[in-house]
Amino acid sequence: MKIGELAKRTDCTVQSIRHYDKEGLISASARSEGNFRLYDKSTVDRLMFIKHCRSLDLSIIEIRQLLQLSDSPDERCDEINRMIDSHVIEVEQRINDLQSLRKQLKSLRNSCSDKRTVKQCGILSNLSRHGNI
Amino acid sequence: MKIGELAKRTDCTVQSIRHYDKEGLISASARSEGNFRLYDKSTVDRLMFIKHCRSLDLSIIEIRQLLQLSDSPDERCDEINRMIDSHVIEVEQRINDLQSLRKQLKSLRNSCSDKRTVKQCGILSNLSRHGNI
DNA sequence: TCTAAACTCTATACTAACAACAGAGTCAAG
DNA sequence: CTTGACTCTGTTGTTAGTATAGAGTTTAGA
Ligand SMILES: [Zn+2]
Ligand SMILES: [Zn+2]
Ligand SMILES: [Zn+2]
Ligand SMILES: [Zn+2]
Repeated sequence: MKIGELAKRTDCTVQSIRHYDKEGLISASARSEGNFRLYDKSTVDRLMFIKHCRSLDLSIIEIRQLLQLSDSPDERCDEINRMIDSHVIEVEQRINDLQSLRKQLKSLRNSCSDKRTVKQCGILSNLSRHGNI
Repeated sequence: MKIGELAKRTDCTVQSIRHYDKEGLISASARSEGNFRLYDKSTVDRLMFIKHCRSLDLSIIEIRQLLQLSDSPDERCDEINRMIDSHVIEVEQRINDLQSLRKQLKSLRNSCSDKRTVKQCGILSNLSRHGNI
């Protein structure tokens, strides 16, 4: 299977597959005479796994770790569980930051109304609270 | 005032001031004989304005627009109000995305418990729902 | 006046995960 | 044997800086 068919089967772009290849998440089982990457069927699953991880915003580094960990099936899976835990914490931190941001922006927006001039704009005057721009 | 003092007064790094300079958000009123940037007091206010905008996660492009708009004090401020409105929508979209992400991650995490092996890991098996990695 | 420290300059590389090319080579069908 | 579809590597751009390198400038003390 060449890269284009792999892309079709997994609904990834050819570029991102090459990117994952370069990053070591997947690898071609061989190259054709003309140097085309050749993949076997198992790469479809591996790529779907990667896609699933990316949809959860796991970084390529984290995915690489997961793939490495899955190579030791008899080890404890603590590390995997801990990775997801800390990923959840990252996401929650981002949510908190954004919610506080949203609050500030809403209050900023409420400081202006329609039909004012730039000079009277409540938003601009709040943003430049001390001194003129 | 040289760049170092401006940095101290505004609590910005020298590098980011140079960056804003290059991006056209501020500009040195002159250069010294030895080619050092020289700023006047008004730049402190302008830089505080920029800092305030950045703390609200407004992009450099958006800040540039705001600064341009503030040069026409007698125009209507609709565009400013609209910019903040759409920025709020961006932020809300990001919050929604992250909350859905958080949900998925939590449920993924619940599919595994302590003291399992990698082979039994609920997280890994969910991530590779179809076929083995 | 000389020197050393502190400051500043430009230019480059790096961050994340790709996307979008350019320019060249490969392969399949007609 | 040519045309079009496909693929290759390598480079650049995205954001808002941070972190260097290597060179030049300024300032204070000896
Ligand atoms: Zn993470
Ligand atoms: Zn307004
Ligand atoms: Zn915005
Ligand atoms: Zn587990």
